[in-house]
Amino acid sequence: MAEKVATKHRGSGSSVGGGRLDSDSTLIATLVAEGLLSDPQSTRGRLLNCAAHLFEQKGFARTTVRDIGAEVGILSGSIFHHFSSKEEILRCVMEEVIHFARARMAEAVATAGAPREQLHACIRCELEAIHGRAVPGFSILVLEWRSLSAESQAGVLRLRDSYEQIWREVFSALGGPLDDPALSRRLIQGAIAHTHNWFRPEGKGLSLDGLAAQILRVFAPE
Amino acid sequence: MAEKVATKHRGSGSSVGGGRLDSDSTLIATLVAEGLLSDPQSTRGRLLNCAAHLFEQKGFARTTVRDIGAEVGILSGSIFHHFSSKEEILRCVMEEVIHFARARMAEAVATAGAPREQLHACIRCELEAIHGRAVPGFSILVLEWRSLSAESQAGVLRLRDSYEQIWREVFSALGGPLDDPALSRRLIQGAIAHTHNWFRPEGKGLSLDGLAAQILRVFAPE
Amino acid sequence: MAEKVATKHRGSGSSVGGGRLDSDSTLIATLVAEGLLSDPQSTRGRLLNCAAHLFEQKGFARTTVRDIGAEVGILSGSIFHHFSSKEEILRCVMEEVIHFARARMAEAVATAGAPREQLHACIRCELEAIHGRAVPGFSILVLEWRSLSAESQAGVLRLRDSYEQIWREVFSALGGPLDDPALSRRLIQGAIAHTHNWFRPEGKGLSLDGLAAQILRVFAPE
Amino acid sequence: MAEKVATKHRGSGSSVGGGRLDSDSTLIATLVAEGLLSDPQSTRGRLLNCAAHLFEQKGFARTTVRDIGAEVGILSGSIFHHFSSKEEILRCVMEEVIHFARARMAEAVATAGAPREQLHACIRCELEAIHGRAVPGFSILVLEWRSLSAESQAGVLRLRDSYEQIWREVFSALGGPLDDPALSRRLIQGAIAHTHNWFRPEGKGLSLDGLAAQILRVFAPE
DNA sequence: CATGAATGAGTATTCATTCAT
DNA sequence: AATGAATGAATACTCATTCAT
Repeated sequence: MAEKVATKHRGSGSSVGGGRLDSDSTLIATLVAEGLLSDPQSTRGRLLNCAAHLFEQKGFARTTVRDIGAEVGILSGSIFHHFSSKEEILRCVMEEVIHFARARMAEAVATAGAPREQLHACIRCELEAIHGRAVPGFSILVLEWRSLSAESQAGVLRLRDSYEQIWREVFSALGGPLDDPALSRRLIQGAIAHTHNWFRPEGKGLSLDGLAAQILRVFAPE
Repeated sequence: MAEKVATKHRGSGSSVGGGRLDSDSTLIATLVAEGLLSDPQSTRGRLLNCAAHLFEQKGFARTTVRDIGAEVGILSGSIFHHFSSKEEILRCVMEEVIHFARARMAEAVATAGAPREQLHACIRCELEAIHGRAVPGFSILVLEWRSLSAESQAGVLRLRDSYEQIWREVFSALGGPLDDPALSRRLIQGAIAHTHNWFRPEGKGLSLDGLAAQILRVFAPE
Repeated sequence: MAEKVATKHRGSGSSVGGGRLDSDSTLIATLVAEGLLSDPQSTRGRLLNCAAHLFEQKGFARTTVRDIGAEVGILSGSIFHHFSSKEEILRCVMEEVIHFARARMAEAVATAGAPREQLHACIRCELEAIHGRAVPGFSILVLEWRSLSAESQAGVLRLRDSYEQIWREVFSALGGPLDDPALSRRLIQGAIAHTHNWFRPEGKGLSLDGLAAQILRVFAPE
Repeated sequence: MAEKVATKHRGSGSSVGGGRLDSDSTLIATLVAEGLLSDPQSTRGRLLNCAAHLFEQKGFARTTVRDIGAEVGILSGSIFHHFSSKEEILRCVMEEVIHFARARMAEAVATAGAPREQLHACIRCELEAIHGRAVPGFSILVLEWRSLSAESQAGVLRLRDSYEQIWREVFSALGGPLDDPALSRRLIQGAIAHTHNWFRPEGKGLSLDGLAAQILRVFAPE
């Protein structure tokens, strides 16, 4: 059965996501200009965009290159004009996700005041990222880590550390219930990442901001 | 290259794990008697045992039924005399893991004193489970949740709730920094689950007990 | 389009060939018993048989595993029950071809008298092999050498040397127009191999025996 | 991973070869003028040049048009402005190789004296051709014959016969151990072609001229 | 004449599952 | 209950060829 093309998405979004906040548009433009993000209009950008979406929804192993091609509107063979393997797609998605999330959080921390406000900003940023608001594909970093080859893991890890560094500095300045900033970060990272499994921001109950406030209470009691 | 059998494990352990604490032996015997755990000596038990091990190491998608058969010492075709599909193996592993983890934690809570001590016991129990000490395969519950079909998820979820109920009751009795016991549980669950990714109990640094104490300080400040 | 099976050959021949001389039957049986040849009735034997035929006709690169499966009457996927890769098939074909050709030539040399008669026997043996009379697949050794991976080449080369050794010994005993038996062998090897491209034994002109006599005149003038 | 251009060869050689003897330069110029060879400076000439090189090294099937383009310094798509298919490249390579080899051998025979000297010249010519000294790509004529379509084979065969004709005439004049000049040619052709598989002219042992002398001794005993 | 992105038919290989013995 | 050979559908990836720019 021959492969058929039926364009679904002719995306006009970022390469790392769909419906995003207006305030992020300029940030994306800057990162594209710096070469850290692919132009979301380009085939490559749309490919990463759609792949991120599918990996998040169905997981890397259960997403086929045909799925990705179909979502973008090209045949699966054409994908290999842009990436040499399926795994390279995953690696690039992760890299762009980190670049964007890092830039976004750095900005938020810079405009915050006291350390506790900075922590609040970080929590809000990461929650927004995890829940697809601002940095679609962010959860892939956690969920699909093991789908990456050892070499790719090493490269992405280095990049990811520049993101983690921001968190650790905030915890260092703040103090908090624990002495070790790195340990604090790891615990809060797990707590926030896990919200992906149970928290639904659309719901009538707790809002994303409300959740951020609660997490802040645990990791930075007044 | 025909499939060959070369017995590796002729397990004498629980169906959910290998080297375990002596104090758990009687618990396992009880659960086997109640029909909640498979006899670890039986083929079925050994199958679940090995599958749990492999799913934890390589992930569900990357583990083949041939791998499982080879580990147990039977051919892949024979597995389907015991389970109707690979997914059923995963479901059964998860069910037995929950039964065992629940019984183990219930026991620990029962022998603990004040609520804060009960929380401490829960934290220690789950950390031991996650790090393969006591309940091998426990991390599969988190890591491979999405590999389960929707129907299986529903069934396992019901079971898992009996486990979660214990946690929620402890948090209810304790109070803690947050008003909502369910929210507290979810945050601590994420924090503990994530230790799987970074904490190495063999290391010279923080011990598993030390880690439990630190987590207790965050979620139950004195 | 799903792959369909349509049995063509349910072979009753050797794993290395179809219509063969009666005098070879017992030789084949011996080699099968020694484990040097696959049972031509078994799936593995028929697989090698058909593969040899196709590789000879269309070349290794242009023969697909589907072609081979179709010829044997199984689906392409089933082939990998018997061989781990297409290249392994080629390697095994070559190995069995060498075992058979060597045994055949050793027998012929043993029953020949003077060195010149021995050379005559060798020439006739190799011509029969090349022209598909006795050792189907023999030409693959020359034609598809480069399709073998470096490691496989090394292994097959060692085997092939036991075949070449017979030739060299015959030339050593004979003398001939050149001093170097190895050089003589190489020149005659090329001359004989090349007959594959132009000589048609069915033709009315020169017979295979006639050709052998002529080659003998060149490399062993009276 | 889009296709990138990185000029490797901006050839200044013949379309059929790189480092060649000075005495061949004028011959090439003549053939280019006659339209029998492509201008080695032109894109077409460089294409044939590089293709010959790659086909010889890796084989026709394992050489991709991208490989060829990359070697020349253009993208694979551009190749089809010069040739209508990959196979046409092979056919043209073969044709130019024959034209050149024929002219070269004709010259050598013309300057030789007695028939035995003429045969010596032929042998040396063909050995030089086979071993990439003088007519790069010559071995393709033998090795990749089956990669040519039936129609192309017919055309090239006609051309090749004008080359073979020279050999046959020499054998006719000489006599030799066999009565049939065509048979003599076929045997010597195989012997020479096969040297491609084992003879290394760089080696310390037998030189190319030494090898020619030995072959002469076999096919034209004094 | 060259580019570069895309096509589409094909490739070897994988693997859960079936079933006669 | 186990074997072992087979299925069949799916998988990632390849590559000659086309064509609008």
